[in-house]
Amino acid sequence: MTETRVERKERTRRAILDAALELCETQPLAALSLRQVAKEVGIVPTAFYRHFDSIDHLGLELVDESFSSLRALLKDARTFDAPPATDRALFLAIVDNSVDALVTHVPNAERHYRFIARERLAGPKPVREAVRHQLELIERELATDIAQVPGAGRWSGEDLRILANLLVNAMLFHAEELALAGGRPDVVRRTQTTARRQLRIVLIGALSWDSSR
Amino acid sequence: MTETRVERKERTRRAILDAALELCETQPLAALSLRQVAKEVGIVPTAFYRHFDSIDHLGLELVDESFSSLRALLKDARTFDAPPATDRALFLAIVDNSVDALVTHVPNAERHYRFIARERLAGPKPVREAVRHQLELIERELATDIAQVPGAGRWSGEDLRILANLLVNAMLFHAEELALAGGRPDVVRRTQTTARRQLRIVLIGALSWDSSR
DNA sequence: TGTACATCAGTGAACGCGCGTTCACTGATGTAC
DNA sequence: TGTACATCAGTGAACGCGCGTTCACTGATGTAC
Repeated sequence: MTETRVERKERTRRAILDAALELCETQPLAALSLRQVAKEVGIVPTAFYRHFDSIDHLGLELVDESFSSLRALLKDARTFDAPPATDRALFLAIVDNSVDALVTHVPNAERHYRFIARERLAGPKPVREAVRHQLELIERELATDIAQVPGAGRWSGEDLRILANLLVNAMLFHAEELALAGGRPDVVRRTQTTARRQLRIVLIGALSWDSSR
Repeated sequence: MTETRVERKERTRRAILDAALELCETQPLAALSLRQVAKEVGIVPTAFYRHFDSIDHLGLELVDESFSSLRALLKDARTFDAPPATDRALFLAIVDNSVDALVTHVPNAERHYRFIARERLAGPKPVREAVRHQLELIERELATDIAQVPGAGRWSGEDLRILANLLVNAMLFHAEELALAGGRPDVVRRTQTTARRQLRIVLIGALSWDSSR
């Protein structure tokens, strides 16, 4: 016995998730059929039910999976080797760190980022809602993170939320752009430049911003 | 004769476009069937072919239609009654004008904005490409527009493109947010606030930015 | 104005196909003794 | 270690249904004379 029954089941489950992710590259989840997925995996359609109740449930699993990729990216973006001393240097380091994390992580899970970007608006209702919920959590986390940064005291709670929203949107947009590029080096470089400059512009703007007007 | 044959045909065509737009509120275009649309309109499925070759062609028509809404919004956003004299006042006026245009236009064509946001990533390939193409055109237009503003000389062509990209993305995101809100006054007010502050932050950041570093 | 003919938006039957889901099944893996 | 039984991932037939597309059609509107 080289593989237990549990291991074999897990392997099929994995294959179903991968097949769905792959098929979603050319069509939204809502247009995906259980039979297409089963065919791609190489199992009979009815075997699908041994693993998921429906395509929607499979979709929710893919949301979790995709967000664990995104969270790994964001965790990396806020981890510093040696935090710079001055405020300005710190902000530039935050930008560089974020963009580096973007460029390193996205190619390892391109399909996850494309999945999030696509299903956020096009997914079946439960999937759409799961994605929006996860994005809200991430924005809130980022807002509390920014609040720790020196000089952040000038921003009100609402402004922190607004800034976090702008940053998460921009990051997600660039992740999607990178994922769409599929590793083409010119696009990667251009996206890197665009992302870095946009983040700098936003942070410079935020630095000169004062919530008390 | 109260209605000519041409008029009646045009009315059916309109009804098909409206039905498709309506059905797309709950599912992406790629999951839409010709029979669903025909049923909604109240014609027999085969009559659909008198107006469009396929759902994809219908989709391309909806792209055109949706972008004429977006262009009307943007045209309004850059039209001033009395352009302010000082640079700073001009920038604030640009922000207010843009956000006002957003809040006035979006409710009149909510489904168009939702359509663009959704099909940009989830649409059938030709539809997706048409949306991306239109967005690129709009970014380029905005970039040349910004170049006219006093003090814009400091920005390189690439930086103008990058700034325009950031602004168009943010506008589209907020339009989508407004459209999703479906007119709920608290969400409209919150989106208005968020949009205004984000635009200000970006423009303040851009003002302190210098392409020559 | 009246007639004879042309146009063409919409009809309705028919087709083969892929869909989700049901059900009773098989046979390899796992467990109890 | 060997045997008897339980589990359960995957099978395969069958179902009714909605799909896109074909085709020959109808009958009101439009046009030529």
